[in-house]
Amino acid sequence: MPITVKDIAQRAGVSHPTVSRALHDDPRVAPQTAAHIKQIAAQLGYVPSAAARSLKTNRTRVVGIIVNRISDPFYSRVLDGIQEVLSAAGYSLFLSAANTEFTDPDSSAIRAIVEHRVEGLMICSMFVSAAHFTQLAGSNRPLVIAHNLSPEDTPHTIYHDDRYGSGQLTQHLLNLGHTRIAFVGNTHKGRETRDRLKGFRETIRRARQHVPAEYIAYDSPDAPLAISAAVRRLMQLPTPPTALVCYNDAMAIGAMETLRQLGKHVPRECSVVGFDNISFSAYVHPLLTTFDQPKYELGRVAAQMLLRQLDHSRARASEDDEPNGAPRSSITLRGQLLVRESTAPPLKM
Amino acid sequence: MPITVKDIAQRAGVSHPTVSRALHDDPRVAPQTAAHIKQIAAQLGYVPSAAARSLKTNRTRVVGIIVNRISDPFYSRVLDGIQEVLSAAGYSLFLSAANTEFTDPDSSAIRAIVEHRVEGLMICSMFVSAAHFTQLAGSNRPLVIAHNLSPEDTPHTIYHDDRYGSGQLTQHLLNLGHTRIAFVGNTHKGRETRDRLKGFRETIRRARQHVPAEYIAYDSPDAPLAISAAVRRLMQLPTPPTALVCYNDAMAIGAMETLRQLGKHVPRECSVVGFDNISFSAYVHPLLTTFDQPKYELGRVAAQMLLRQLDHSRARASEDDEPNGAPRSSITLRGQLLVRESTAPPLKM
DNA sequence: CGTGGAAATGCACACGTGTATAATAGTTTA
DNA sequence: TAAACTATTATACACGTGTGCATTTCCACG
Repeated sequence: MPITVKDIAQRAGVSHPTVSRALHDDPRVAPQTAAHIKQIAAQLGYVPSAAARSLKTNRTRVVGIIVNRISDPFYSRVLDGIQEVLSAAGYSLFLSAANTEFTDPDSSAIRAIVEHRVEGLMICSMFVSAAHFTQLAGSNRPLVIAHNLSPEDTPHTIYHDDRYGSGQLTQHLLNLGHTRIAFVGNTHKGRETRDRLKGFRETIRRARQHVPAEYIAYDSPDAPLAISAAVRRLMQLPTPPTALVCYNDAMAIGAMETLRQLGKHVPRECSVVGFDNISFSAYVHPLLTTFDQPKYELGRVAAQMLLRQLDHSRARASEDDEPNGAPRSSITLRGQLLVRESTAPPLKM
Repeated sequence: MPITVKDIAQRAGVSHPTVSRALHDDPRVAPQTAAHIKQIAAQLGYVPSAAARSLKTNRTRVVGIIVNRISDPFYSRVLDGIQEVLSAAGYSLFLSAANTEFTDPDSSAIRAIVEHRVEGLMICSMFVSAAHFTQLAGSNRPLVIAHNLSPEDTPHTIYHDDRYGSGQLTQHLLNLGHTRIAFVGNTHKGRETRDRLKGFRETIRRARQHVPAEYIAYDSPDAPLAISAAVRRLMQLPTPPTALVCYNDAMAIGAMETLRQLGKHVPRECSVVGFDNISFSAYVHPLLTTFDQPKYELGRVAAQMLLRQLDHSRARASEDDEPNGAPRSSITLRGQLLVRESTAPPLKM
């Protein structure tokens, strides 16, 4: 059993409230008494019980994190940023990964989070359903969603500007002289897929070019390494594209592998661009041209947004009038184009 | 303020202990009363307070995880395995990443973990110093260390068999006909570096070959992408090696990049092998021959080891005689050789 | 010398839950 | 019919911490 304030009180010959006050540097305890108590506490290796404290003070200083899969190459980097900001602000992280459990309507992972009375919630997952939102919303805690592609309009969300990024990538290909550019989207429809396609379409249109319907293909993002059926189909068209705009890096890498199997050289015979700049996009061969998402920065901004909400909700609790809740914020971050080796001018025919 | 048992009791016209018992399916409450109480609880959206419960029961069902960096390509996969097993067993994860904080002798990250009275601890970091061990050992909780390269002999540790793996890789190169094989270690000395070097040396010796001293080089693993000075030096030797055994995949990737800059073709002019099989070793060009560490499995086994300790320590607490603590276990996992594209027979001279 | 006040500390209670014990009602048995 | 039991629920207290309030001690001032 760990040491408690009572143990210290007994050893110091005082009452436990005095110990509690001394350890909180309350000016009402005599300096020498405080020193004595602190010395005994250190000597006994006293560490206060977070449970007892939070029960009394109604503060846990814990933030719940819901993540899909810890090793996800995108989110794990976002988590780095979140962790950095939150622990600097004195918050601890209560992590619930929920690979399969999320199919469960009453997820035990989420239940555990609510039981622990986290002060805020951070959702880093693309697949949080409406049912989970209601389960979480009941607790009415500050909530920030990082990079979620839910179609619902949720109050506090960090996006990155997919439309802009997709536009930049497409423009890059146009600048190289490509006129037959195809889009390989993912089959999970959502805000992201939609916006990336939109950015692609807009940019092509602005260049007074046309996108044939068969140049818009979809593929499952779950098996990025497998042969991409969509790319196969695209390359078998009478006039195959000379460049591919892929939904993300994982799919772009799958596309490059498929092209290699088809005997097509990248970028000479076909340019490929990805999206996200996941860490190993800098290791593939050829190095992938992509759009860098500021993942770490995204995590940091999301965490800061949560901190602001936490401050706000505490201020509101003390003032006890309710000035319309925290402002509905929604931040969109912009990354930048990274031109590497997987893009080149099209072959002259 | 969340709903409490008292709120439910009031609504149901009973006392709070009855509510508590009803929700725990205590047979002593009348079935209809229990049903009524449960209905009200569900209706009010009652979620018990983990703090209050653990204060009373002295159980938190939380495991503390100390990790270096969440996005680490090796550990994040280990974490997947840990998470899987622990949450299936009903434990939640309290995460403390500690990138920079670990230099702090009294790390606030560790302090938070101890305050929260986690039932067990899982250390997934290579850089946990002796000072931290004492800070943690004071709490005297079950502790499992996954893949730590501390030189100290710690009780519950999961290793992978580095000596074996390194031997397999070296033997593979010998089988291809290489006779000039160099080792590129990392400058952070520790069990891992030592064992991998040992496996390398043993295998060469068993083949009745000799390793010249200048074929053992060291490099910092912190900048794996930068030009590897060690590889540069090795290739400038009068008789440069025809194969490199690198400490891990990250360094192997750096080595390949360096060789490319030197105009040496991999694997024709120089074979390269890594260690770990981090996920993007399957994306680099050429695909890296490496030794697969069962990372996910390692996480699972580590978590299972912790669960066994937890059971054991609870049993001991109830029996109140102390049969010498949990058995000092230490498991070593064996991975397997993955032959891919970065190795080939040496050029005939 | 008595009184007012500041300084220092102890006492009592609260947070939300769980459990041992007491109390009540209802039922059976001698 | 009274006693002994069972079934059901209420009362009391504990976990470890923090805080309002009462209490004690001591010094200064009139």
